Amino acid sequence: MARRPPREMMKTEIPPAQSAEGSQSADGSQKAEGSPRRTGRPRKAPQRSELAPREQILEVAGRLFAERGVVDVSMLEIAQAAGLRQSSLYYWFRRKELIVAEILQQVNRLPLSYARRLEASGGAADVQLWRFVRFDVETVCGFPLEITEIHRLSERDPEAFATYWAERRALTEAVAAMIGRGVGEGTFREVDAYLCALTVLAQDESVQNWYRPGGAGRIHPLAVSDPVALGYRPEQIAELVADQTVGGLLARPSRLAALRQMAVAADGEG
Amino acid sequence: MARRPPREMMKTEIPPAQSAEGSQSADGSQKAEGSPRRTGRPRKAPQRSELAPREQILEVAGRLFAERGVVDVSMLEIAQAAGLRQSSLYYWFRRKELIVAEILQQVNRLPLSYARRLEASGGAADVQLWRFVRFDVETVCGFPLEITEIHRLSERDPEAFATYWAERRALTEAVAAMIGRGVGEGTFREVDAYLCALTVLAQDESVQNWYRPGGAGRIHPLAVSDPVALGYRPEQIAELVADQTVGGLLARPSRLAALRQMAVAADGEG
DNA sequence: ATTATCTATAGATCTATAGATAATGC
DNA sequence: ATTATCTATAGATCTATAGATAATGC
Repeated sequence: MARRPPREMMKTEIPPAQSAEGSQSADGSQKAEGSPRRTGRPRKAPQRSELAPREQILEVAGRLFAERGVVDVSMLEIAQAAGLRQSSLYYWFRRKELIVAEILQQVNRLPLSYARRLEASGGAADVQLWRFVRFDVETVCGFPLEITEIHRLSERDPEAFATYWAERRALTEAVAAMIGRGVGEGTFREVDAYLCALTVLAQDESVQNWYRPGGAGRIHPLAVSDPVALGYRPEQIAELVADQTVGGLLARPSRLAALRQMAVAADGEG
Repeated sequence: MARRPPREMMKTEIPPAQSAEGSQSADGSQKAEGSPRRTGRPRKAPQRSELAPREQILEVAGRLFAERGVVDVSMLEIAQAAGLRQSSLYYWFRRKELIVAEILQQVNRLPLSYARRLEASGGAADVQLWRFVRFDVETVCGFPLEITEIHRLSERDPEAFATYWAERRALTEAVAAMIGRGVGEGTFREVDAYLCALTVLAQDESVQNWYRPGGAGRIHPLAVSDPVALGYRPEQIAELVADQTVGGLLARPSRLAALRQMAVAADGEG
């Protein structure tokens, strides 16, 4: 399935804003605006959703991607699920990658802003890392896209995913800083902070390979057939991974229990 | 890209043996047999490889898959790279999944047989796990297919990958047994052995997400742009992950240094 | 006039088969 | 006769554009 260059270089028509930012209200809320007056030719299929078309497309695309993976979902299917004809979808998104890239925004931004908040709030590096890993695993578990598939996709369309990689690098550096601080404080073993940050983030994502909360959609055959994995809630998995990750870094592992308590206690405040 | 059922149910023609086992000599070597007498209509493209057609296809397919991912490589490209016309490829493999499944055999078998050898040779569970993780990471790093892509692929064609999943389950259970033993011996924390085995294997595989030895082909943008990650050799990465994994499980982390020494010493014997 | 849809369609692939053919093996 | 190729081709998609059209907004 090699890419094929577009037949014509560019449409003259002006596309709608390709970013969701513009359509969100100032407080970042999801645009409640009752029944939005709709201009334009009416759809053939009855409008079921209250969402604006753009948001609706992102929502159904996310659901389809979660169920079957990005490469397996065609623009036709997304259009149909959104109640549009195939070509109408191109009015909103010229390529599938642009849909993916937009959904993808959250997956780095949430953990990154959490990491920044942790940094600002102070406290021991090991406690911070434990909290971060737990948060990151929960975020990834609840995310509709499989991160490793994105990584593969993004190689074919670096431009569409440039923002993703920039944010991803910022996240890696934030985690590396946290680990470096722990090494400085003497709670962590002497490790290469940046390299270690790569492994930490990769491990958080790798949870997607064997655990999907809810049980709907695509599930790893091992997890499916095994009640053990399915019996856990995302929070438990997240804490397990946090224990494992931070535990592997501690200079004195006996600290794990105390550190865990401090992390849980800190939840109440921040 | 939804699957499409074959137009006709079955060809009457008898396909060649669909397993590579038969074509290997008893000692498992790669079939040296000088210049194999070839029957059949000659190829248009000159024969470059000395390998039997089947092995040649597997070899070039592996290389292409490693460079661009399985979904992005078409049967046409594999055929061309092997010096065949597209349709001739179907004489050897009726579907791409069957090529993938065959390449895939090694990835579980090597670590599984290593785990069995460790088990037979005896020794402390924590030392065994450290050696296992190192071996597994090295295997995965050198492997042409990205495991997570396989997991996604296998959901669409469970039949073709049934063997893979059976072996994968056996591997998980072997690792779980090792971890369970460590818990019993008191060297590991009280963890759920099976769940922990899932995370251990997932983490080994997740190394593929940020590290590819050799630098050729597809590389994670973070690793590419960062000399830190590229400066390491696979063995170093493997030991780093082993430290991290086993370190996270130890009841007394101070044991890590001693355990590491024992593991390295054991290499000389086994 | 603007906006958001629709219908129609040209390419571009890719898959998987049928059937012919050119070697070797016996 | 058997084997391993070849040529040719029918479907099956999927992408991305052009151009028409049916609403609202002013």
